[in-house]
Amino acid sequence: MNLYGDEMGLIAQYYPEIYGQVVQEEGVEKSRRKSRRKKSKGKCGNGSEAAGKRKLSQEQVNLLETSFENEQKLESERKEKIASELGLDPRQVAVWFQNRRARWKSKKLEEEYSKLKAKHDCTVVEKCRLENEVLTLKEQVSEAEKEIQRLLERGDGFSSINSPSSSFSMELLEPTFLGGFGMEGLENVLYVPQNDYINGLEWVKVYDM
DNA sequence: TCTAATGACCCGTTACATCA
DNA sequence: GTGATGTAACGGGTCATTAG
Repeated sequence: MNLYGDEMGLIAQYYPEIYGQVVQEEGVEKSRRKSRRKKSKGKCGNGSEAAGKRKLSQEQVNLLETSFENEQKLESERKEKIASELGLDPRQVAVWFQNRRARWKSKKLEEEYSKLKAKHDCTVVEKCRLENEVLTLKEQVSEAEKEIQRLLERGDGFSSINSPSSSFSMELLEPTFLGGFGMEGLENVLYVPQNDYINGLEWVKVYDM
C-alpha cells in the first residue's frame, strides 16, 4: 500500500501549487536530514540548543504511545495529524514509530525467548525423568531374566507357573508344553503379580490374538 | 512489458541525555 | 568522572507502486 503516493498524485493533479510547495519542503527536509547527522558529530556550536530539543515531552510521548496502541502502522494522513497535534515534524513522528516498532519487536522476541526457554527446561526435566524410568525398567527386566534363568536351572520352574509370587512368563514356554496341560491359546498371556513392578496388572494380554 | 523514480519500512548504527 | 542504558535520528538496503 502506498497511500502517500496516491495522495501526492491527487494533490499534484488538483493542486499543482501546493504540490510544488510540498515537494520543495520535502527536498529541504531531506537535505536537512543529511546535514543534521554531520552537524551532530563531534562538538558543534549550537549543540546544547539542539540537545535541549531532542527529548520529546511526556505529553508528546503519551499521545504517541496511545496512537501506537491503536495502530502500529502509520498512514501519512495520521502522521500529519499527529505531527500537527504535537507540533512535531512528520519525519519525527515517522521515526518515533519506527523506533517504537523496533522496541515492540525486541520485547516480543524476549517474551518469546522466555516462553521457549521455560518449555525447553520442562522438556529437559521430563527427558531426565523418562531416562531414569527406562533405567529402572531395564534393571527390572534384567532381574526378571535372572529369575527365569534360576528357575530353568533348578528345573522346577513349571511348578510355580500358577504361583502369584512368580513373574514367570508363559510365553517363554513351548506351545506344545502348554497344550499338554490343556492351556492352548494362552501362549500370549503374561501373568504379572499385583505386587510386582507393573502395578495393578494381573493377567495381561501381550498380543492381540 | 520494462525501467527509473519514489516512498514506506526495517535493520544496524550513531549521538546524545540521563542515571547509578 | 564514567560506564550502562534509553532513545532520537541517520544511512543503507529492500520492496511495492507508479508514471513514462
